[in-house]
Amino acid sequence: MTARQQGGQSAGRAVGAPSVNASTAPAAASSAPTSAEPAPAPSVGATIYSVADRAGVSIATVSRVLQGAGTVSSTTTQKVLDAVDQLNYVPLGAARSLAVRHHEAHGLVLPELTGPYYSELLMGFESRAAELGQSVTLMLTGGKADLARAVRQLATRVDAIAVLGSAAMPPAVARALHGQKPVVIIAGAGQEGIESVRAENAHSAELLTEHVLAHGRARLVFVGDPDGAPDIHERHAGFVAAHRARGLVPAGPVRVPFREAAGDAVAERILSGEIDADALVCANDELALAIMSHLQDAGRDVPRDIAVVGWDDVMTSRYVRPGLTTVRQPVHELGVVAAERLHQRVSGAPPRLEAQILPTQVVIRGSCGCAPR
Amino acid sequence: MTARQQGGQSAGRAVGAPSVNASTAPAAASSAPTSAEPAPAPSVGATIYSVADRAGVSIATVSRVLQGAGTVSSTTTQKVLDAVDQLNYVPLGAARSLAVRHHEAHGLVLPELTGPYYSELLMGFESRAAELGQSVTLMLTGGKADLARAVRQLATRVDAIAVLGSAAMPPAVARALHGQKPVVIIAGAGQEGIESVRAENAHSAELLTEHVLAHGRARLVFVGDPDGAPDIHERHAGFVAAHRARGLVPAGPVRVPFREAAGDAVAERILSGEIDADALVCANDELALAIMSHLQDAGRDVPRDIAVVGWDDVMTSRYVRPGLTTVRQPVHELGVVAAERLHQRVSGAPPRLEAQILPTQVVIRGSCGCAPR
DNA sequence: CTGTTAGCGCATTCAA
DNA sequence: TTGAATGCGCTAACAG
Repeated sequence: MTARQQGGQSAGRAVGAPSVNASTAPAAASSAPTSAEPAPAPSVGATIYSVADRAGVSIATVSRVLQGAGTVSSTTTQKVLDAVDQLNYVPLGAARSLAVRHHEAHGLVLPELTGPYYSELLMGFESRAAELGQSVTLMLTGGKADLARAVRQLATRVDAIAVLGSAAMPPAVARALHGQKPVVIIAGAGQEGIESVRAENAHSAELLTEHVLAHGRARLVFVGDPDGAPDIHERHAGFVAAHRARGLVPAGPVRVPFREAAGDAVAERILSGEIDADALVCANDELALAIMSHLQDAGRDVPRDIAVVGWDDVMTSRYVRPGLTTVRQPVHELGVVAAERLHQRVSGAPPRLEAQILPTQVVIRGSCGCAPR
Repeated sequence: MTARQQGGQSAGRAVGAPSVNASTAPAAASSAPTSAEPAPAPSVGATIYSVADRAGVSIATVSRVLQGAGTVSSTTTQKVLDAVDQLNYVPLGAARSLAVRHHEAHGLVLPELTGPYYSELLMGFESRAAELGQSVTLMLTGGKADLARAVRQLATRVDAIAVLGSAAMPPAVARALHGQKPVVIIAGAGQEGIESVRAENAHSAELLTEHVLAHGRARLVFVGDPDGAPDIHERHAGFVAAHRARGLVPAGPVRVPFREAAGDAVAERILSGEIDADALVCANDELALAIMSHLQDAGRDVPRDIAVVGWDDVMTSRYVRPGLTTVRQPVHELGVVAAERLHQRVSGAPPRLEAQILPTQVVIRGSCGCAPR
């Protein structure tokens, strides 16, 4: 008796006769759908053997009709389909993966999911992955004690991994993964040969800054930590470039996290006079909105007293008064491209030498000093 | 030569000598780390055999140290760990899954990811799943042509599935899944014996509505389609109950989607006089915010001319003027509970008979007519 | 404390 | 057009 025959028996058991065990009924596997099988019982744990048994064919045939591979006569096909239906058979992905040597799944590592940025990205990623027949396994780094472990664990179950640049993933981990599985970094600095895709930052930031300067503002301040994320670093670089282009020397950045809470603190420092500015170029909208709101509550007029611009074009930016001038990123597209690249890499394509950079767009509203609408 | 021995050979190959093939060097597997192996090459495709080979132990031992099971001498452990490191070994999850007969993964089905609701939910789900050692495979129904297929595909790779009630998943699919894998429905009507977890709606909606009525408003209108989602249905029921409690008969609901765009349309119908109301009880914040913004643009004063309240307490609701009165849901917790239940079910716990209902909280701001702050 | 061995459920040659 | 046999990489008894 081979292992496979035993498998067949196990199938026979599932069909209807729980009492026959391997040693007493070696023949039960081959044919013998006993008369006790009328129940279309959703027999949990049905395997390809159960189905083959039920349909009176070999597992190879079952596999063929299920994969749509090879050619199977229509009568046989129907028998198999019926059996599948009756047993409510759900193939075991792990077994398939092991056999085909592919997980058919992409991993995505994000820091968290607050705000529209990550959601948008995830939606783009998921939609493209699904089109390519890949499922997506998500991992959030936020709050994970042992990140490295979590990532290794993820690597265990996917064919390739996309990591958001600011996901605070130890470069060491990224490198370890790299070489094992294809890795692409989203919106981050491409580390030694690791492929990356991102949105354009520096140039747009320069345009945005120049726009604010053109409004006659002279004391611009960049709010957000340039070293907090590669994206922000580039935006700050654009901010500096715009000043230089006019022969100006920009003030140093106000290094704060990109969160709402930090915005309140910054607003206080402005109100107290500690920070002197007639325009704020913020690292993202969340920060900009918090600051603007806080300043308005304190009686300041935006943009008359102080202009405020952000980055991301989140939904709220359209609703506040004045509307927030900001920069729209092709976030969804970023996710799509990442999924696409992972798939190509898994399919054997070599990593891209240079980063793929998607264009962004400055969105002018009222907070920069332009007339509303 | 058994299959396993061949496995060993393949391992030997991976170690360093790509030229030796199975037929010419059957001995290469056992010992012979040739002198050509100094490179700590991230040999892709290292298996447990490669590692065992390299460490000079059996695969069982490798498995033991990696799983932390059984007892292994510290010297042996170190040898294995070194080998793992040198070969940059990443276990194949599928193989483990097949052996342990568990995917160690939970599936989550959501309609999409716009707005903070789904993100919050997903974060809660992911964090709890991770704590329980389960990875999460996400599926978005939005834009999927063949939903049933996608869900079956998902079922193939996870141990259990959580589905958002409004995820427009054909009840038939949910039922098919059920019986095969544990299923829990989030924020939806529990179908025939399928477990569900959700937030309280009807009572909070009644309280909220009563609050608005207490402001002296008499012509309240419910905005949103009660049949669009189970949640909304309950909220509308609360809306009606509050009226009945005062002996009033509420106007019929304005049946529109819960999206921004619909809000603009509704606002127009109010401005044109088609809808007559002095207070709007909206199905969610997104809708409420869009309407409020549009009305304000048209010169209406909120709440003096018309009060507006929402549901969800999204970030924007804090920022608009006046602040939006709304209801906060324990969305994160909803995700946590769902992940928790899935795990328990996979571990053998029976489905819960009645739905788990988490409490919500009315958040009063200015849009209902209360004084700001 | 360590090695041997037998499957886990599926895809896939290779024959028939 | 079909079936028999083999192995994917790993875990888990079972021996030693």
